[in-house]
Amino acid sequence: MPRVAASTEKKITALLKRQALSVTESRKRILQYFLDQPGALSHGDIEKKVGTTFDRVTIYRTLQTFVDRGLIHTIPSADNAVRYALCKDECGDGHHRHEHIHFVCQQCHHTFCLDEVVTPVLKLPKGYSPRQVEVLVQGKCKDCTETAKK
Amino acid sequence: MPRVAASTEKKITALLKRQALSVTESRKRILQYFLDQPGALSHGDIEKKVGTTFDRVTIYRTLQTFVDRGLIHTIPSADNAVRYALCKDECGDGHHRHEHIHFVCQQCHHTFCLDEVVTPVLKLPKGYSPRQVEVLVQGKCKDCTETAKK
DNA sequence: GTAACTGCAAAATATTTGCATCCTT
DNA sequence: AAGGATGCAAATATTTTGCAGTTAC
Repeated sequence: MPRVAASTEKKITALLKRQALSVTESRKRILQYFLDQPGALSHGDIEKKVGTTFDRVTIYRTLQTFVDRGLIHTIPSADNAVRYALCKDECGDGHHRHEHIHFVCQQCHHTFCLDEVVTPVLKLPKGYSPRQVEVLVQGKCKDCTETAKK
Repeated sequence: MPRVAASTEKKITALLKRQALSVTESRKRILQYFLDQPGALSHGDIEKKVGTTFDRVTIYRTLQTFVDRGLIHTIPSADNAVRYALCKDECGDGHHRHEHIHFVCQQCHHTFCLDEVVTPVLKLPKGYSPRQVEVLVQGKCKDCTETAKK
């Protein structure tokens, strides 16, 4: 059984074509990596995974392209690394809409998008016009909590 | 009239002494800068302001020291720059408690701590244990909204 | 065939470290 | 006087840019 199902392959190709991007090996692999795991990825994560196959510069450019076309988005982080996560379908070409929150595990350092948790509505002081609200929760994730119990 | 009131000078000295830090020119100037403005500052901001007087390395080390001692804290950002803001009194030596949210203006690119806005309580999916919640709002700040009206 | 994408080299930035000297306590 | 802080030089790390060769369409 192939590790990557044919349907996933098609999904990836479709995603790229939708954004009028040529379907290349590096783009497929990097997009695959995002789909294969639930969290967010930093440039470093990706480089570790595919760095022997593709050039570091290609990874930078691929990530930037994906952000520009609305396939992925950056996630604010408390430490100093920019992380990226897959966008939902509503996002496209430049503008993003993400109503979910992000969770960073302080133990395993993975970042998760919690789609179930809706961004709260905040009452801001007079004069401040909110356009986008990002919520970043730090703590212990599901896996690490369960592991600790055993 | 001196630009820096004697009382501020004393306040700065007190802050440093409280953390058992020697009172040096660079520390005073950098702390002064934080007190002089409402927002958050990046290393670059500070270097622009005092870079001719103090070495870039000194600024790095000073900021790190301030973070370690709980005088300032880092603010998560969507772009790629680490930014720092003054801590409240409850913070000390290593651990931080910040119940306020951060606001980044998409027009003037300043970051503000909105102390009046309390971090909302979130209901997370089963298994996730939150320890700290950071809220980052992007939009248009007070000043930029008012300027636009004129 | 052409435009877009990639790899390599190198430039530009950003951050960290070592060490001798100077300053604060 | 002693320990800590600073400045300078240099080592690392990170990100960007230019260009020639390659690939997708």
